[in-house]
Amino acid sequence: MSSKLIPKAYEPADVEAKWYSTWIDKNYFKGIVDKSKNPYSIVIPPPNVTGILTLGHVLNNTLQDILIRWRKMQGYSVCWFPGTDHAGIATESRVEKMLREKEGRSRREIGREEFIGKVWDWKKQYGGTIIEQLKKLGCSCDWERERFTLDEGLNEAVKKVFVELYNKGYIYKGVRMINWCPVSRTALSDEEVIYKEVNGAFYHFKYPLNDRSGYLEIATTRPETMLGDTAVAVNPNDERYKHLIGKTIDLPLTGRKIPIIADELADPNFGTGCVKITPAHDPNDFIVGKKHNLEILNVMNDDATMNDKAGSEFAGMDRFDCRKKVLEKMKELELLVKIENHKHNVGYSERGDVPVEPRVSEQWFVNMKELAKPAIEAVRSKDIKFYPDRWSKVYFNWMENIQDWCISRQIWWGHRIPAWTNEETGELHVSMDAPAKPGKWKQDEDVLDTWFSSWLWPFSIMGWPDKTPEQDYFYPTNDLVTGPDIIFFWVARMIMAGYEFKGELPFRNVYFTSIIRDAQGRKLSKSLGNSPDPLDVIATYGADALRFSIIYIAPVGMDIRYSNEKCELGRNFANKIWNACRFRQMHGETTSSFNNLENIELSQLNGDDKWILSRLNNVISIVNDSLDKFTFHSATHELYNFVWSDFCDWYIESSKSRIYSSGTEKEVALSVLDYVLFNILKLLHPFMPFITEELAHFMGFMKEEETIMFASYPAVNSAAKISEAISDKAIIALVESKFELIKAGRNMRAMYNLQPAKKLSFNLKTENKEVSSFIVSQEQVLKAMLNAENIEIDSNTAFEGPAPSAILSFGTLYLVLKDAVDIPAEIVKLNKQKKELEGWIIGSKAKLSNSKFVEGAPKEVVENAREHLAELETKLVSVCEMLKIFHG
RNA sequence: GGGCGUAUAGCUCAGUUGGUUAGAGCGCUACGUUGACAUCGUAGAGGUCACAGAUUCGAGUUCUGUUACGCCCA
Repeated sequence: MSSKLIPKAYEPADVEAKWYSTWIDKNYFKGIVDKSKNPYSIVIPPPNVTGILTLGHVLNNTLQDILIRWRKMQGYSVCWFPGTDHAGIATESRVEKMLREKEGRSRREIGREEFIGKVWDWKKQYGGTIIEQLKKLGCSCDWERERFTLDEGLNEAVKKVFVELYNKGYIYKGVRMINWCPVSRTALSDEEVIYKEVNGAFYHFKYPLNDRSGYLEIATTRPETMLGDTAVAVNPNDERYKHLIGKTIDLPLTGRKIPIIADELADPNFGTGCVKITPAHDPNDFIVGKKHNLEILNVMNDDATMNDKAGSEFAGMDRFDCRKKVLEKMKELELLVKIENHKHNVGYSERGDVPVEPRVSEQWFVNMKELAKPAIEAVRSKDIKFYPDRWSKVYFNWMENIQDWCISRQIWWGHRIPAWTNEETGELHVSMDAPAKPGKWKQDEDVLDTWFSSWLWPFSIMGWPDKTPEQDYFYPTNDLVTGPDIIFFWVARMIMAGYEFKGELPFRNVYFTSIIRDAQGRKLSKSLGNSPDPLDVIATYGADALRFSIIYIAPVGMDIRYSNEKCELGRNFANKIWNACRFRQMHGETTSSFNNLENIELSQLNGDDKWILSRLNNVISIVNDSLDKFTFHSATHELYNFVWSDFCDWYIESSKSRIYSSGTEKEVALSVLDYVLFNILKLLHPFMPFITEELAHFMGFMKEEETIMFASYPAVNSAAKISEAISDKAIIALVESKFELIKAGRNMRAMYNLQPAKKLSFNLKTENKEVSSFIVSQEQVLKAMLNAENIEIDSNTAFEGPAPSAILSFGTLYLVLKDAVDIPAEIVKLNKQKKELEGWIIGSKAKLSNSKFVEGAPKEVVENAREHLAELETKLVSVCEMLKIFHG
């Protein structure tokens, strides 16, 4: 143990930096294939390489770190596999933006090869940011295994998977209607479209019939698409329009004639019952168009400006400018009937934050139906468990209606599709390698969706498709911790990939974290400026404080309302532990008992010792159990209460009289203190890694060359001596009686507004002999904790004359205050108590005289009720006696 | 439109298979710097558990309905 005095308050900054570099230097985070131990592994949800640390990452990665550190201390050989995601569209647009700003050039101007070189340069410079930030948080990832989803090895995995799925017929190339982002100018998957409710409008137009017999009225939310209309549909059973089917419309502004067709899509009860059909710009219309062999007339360019087919008047206009112009023109022609306000959902592009444009285009797709089958079964049979379980419903809902996955992207930053076309023959070559056959082969220009590499993460990160010892040992991984927002993007697809390519599940448990919001419940966003920078928080409160606080306030499966001030809870808690150790250090060298109380005889332990050991055992049990069930917040609450209340408020305070004395008594108290403190540090280590390591060394629980990371995690009933000590229920109950008495005494002091410094005298009346002799033995403690000069115990005679009193479960405590007693106030208080007691007694008796209760309820419950009634009656007797005294 | 979730103290939330008088943190009130800690201590006030029914000896907890709010999917 260090001889220098521990500082008065905990200062996290230096401590954190010191220990993290020590852990790295000593390679403590290394995941080792050790067949003599059970493996435990987690793969990190790879953060975007463009990203910086958010509170969401803090929560997510703290939870993983807790699991990793806990399992390591439990004796597993653990490995936390880290890495980042190449985030195709996001990274590409960021680098392109930079290029535009710095050099005034677009990626197309500099060409594919040079552009990709620039993205790699950018990645080298900035890509490590989030990794460094995770280190500040204390994450114990095996950094030597850090991978990137564009690493060569992962590229092999991606290609192999693509080729396999192609050969199986699951991957195909086809012309489909897809979601198009006009900003990034690429296709998106259905999952990348974010629906937002917008206040739009329903525009009612008149479409003239070709035979001049009148008009059809149609309604649309997107007037500009009328330039691509190729039909108008009515319901075949709609009597109003039946006679018009087969006639034609003169489509305004275009000079085109389009047919009136019959299709069920037209709902006679919605709008006017007539629907314009634009097969190139609406998914439903596309289906109708195919069915009726309509022309697919694409009137837009890939950046969502209008093209020549929209007509010379509109060509080159942005789609929304075009909308205004179409409205103007229709109004001029007196074909605009009305504009209704209309709330509806519009799909936005995640990255571009503009409405996606449905677009017919040739893309690569994966048919997911077969892949989904084992993945559904795995969750249904609980081979894979979701926490909270309700997410499995969301999962089933999506998986059972799974759609083909559009995997090609018209960008450059990503895994290029391993497909080549012979430009002369049109032959398609899909393979790991370029075709060896001579000919004019051209590789597909597109790259794959980033998630097409992420879904392989749990095994690609371990070296697949090569065989590696890591895979044999650490795959499948144990737990996955991630946000519910990527359940479809990532979790579901990883499960499918695991079964398809490894023939086995990728992980056994999935814990879905809460979503973090600000104190007002708003989502954290850059534009609102309400996302705190975790590094600022760490600088202010410390990493341990942030970690502990965020877990403490995170409710299970609900949103978290976060504000920086909430980190005070963790900081104060860290300081409390710090000062508990500081107190201990002030009273002498650490004893040899901190590991197992080996030098203490069972008979030397007093009631307080047995009580705290029993509380400790209880908290050990709950914490392990909570971590097993992923109820992290429950573990933190239990630890907080145990340390603050049980240990500091009661055990330490109660032990002070022994600690201030000398000899064996002091030695025993300090031994138990050391033992409990070390257990506290070990229990807390996964949650607060830095301060626990620091204090374990400071206190001498750890030698200089050791680490608390490798200490064994406390387990229930670890030693016979302890279990024997805590089985002494009688003495533990007496200790609790002592605490009850102290609380009652303090309460009376406060009620009578007596200065804390004023010495008081108390008188306890009890007929319980065990309690009275125990209380006698505790005189020193009671005097200290009540600041009393005298405590009399009198089992026979009531206290003479009126006095303030408190009714206890085992007797009555009087405050000896000559002449100072407020008689009317005491009478009011006692009458109130009497009334309450009588009420409870009536209820209690009614319950016990109900034969259905006595016969139906469990024995224990009935027995408790009886004991409870007896206690109430004892108390009532005491209250009545007191009243008698007061009334003289 | 379909699905999921939430409603408990002023605020944020616990409350395990139904079983004593429903808990914590923050905030609030009063008192207090006694030699671990003011990032602290002691004590206190504060709740018809959203509403209406049902089941039960017994409901914050189970069921049905209603209202409000949130999220996901179409």
